[in-house]
Amino acid sequence: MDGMKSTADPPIDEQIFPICAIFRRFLKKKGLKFTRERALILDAVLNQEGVFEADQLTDQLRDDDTKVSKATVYRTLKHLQEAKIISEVLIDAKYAHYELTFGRQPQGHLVCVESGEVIEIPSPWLDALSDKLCAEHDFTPVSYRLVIYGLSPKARERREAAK
Amino acid sequence: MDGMKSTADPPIDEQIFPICAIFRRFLKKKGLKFTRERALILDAVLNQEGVFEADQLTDQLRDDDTKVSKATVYRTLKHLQEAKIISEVLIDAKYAHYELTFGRQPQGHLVCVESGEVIEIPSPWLDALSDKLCAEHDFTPVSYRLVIYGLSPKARERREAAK
DNA sequence: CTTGCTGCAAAAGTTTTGCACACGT
DNA sequence: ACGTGTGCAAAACTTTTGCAGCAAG
Repeated sequence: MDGMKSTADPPIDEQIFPICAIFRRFLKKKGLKFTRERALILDAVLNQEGVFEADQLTDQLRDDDTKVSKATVYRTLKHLQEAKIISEVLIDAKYAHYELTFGRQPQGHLVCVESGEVIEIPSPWLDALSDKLCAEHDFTPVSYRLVIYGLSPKARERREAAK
Repeated sequence: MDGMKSTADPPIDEQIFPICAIFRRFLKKKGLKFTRERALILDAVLNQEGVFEADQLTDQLRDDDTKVSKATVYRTLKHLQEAKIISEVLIDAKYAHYELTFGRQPQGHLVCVESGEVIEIPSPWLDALSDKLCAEHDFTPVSYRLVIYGLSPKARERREAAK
């Protein structure tokens, strides 16, 4: 959580967070710079559990020693997407939602329609399904998103209790 | 396209578009009114092919005799969703996208990452998949959305030609 | 040093809302 | 007549952008 305060300390960071090294390499290749703010944002992203949104990150980075502006968060999220470290998750049409995807397979999400609770569902089937459906239409598969909406056990109890 | 100009002519409309009757019934049950504007919007929605967005409808309803305000389009789309006639499709985080879903199973979508072309993929498997994954987490299935991103044959050719 | 980065505030984009007036039931 | 709908313009909301000063390589 605090292993990335300084930009002048790469070795340890890169051991603990190889993703950090990946990002630095990506930035260098593009002629971009690895700044304090980008390190802070990446750190926050790595500490997110599951799906997150831009506002959440900005909120978490509002302390005096970690303050980062909204604009920079958005700008950095774009780079992280390009670097294939995070991806947009289409769960809600209101805000953009993201998740850490570096080195992971695309996943499905089970979303509770009442509480908004999100469960990740890694499913080996889905790859096969995606490939099959792409093949049927002569598409080259790139990625996929599966979102299943349902009622979580808790929400179901709550709903029944209310009756 | 012009079978619904007047609100005073329900019988024919209801024969041609039973969905129109469904909507009227829904509105009546809620104490809401079936207005010229709502008829025009529903008509436009029924003539949409595949996925559409609010702006598209507003644009198509800009002639003098069919003019409907943006605000009303949004307000009506909400009612159509509640009436289970249309649903939001999560294809892009920028705008809300909708599709006609009345009397249909939820579908998957195959989206070309280059051209934005959308192909609908009705798949009997998906129901089973949804049920299975919900059961694993003790969720009650409500609905699902599957979006597969790929490269369409045309886009692939174009991309290869550019090399 | 050169070039890119940040923060701020303003802009841009879609969607929502308040209000006065019009319309469906 | 009553209560709801409509249009307009303004508001709300997330996301983007222009610009002046700052920092990384």
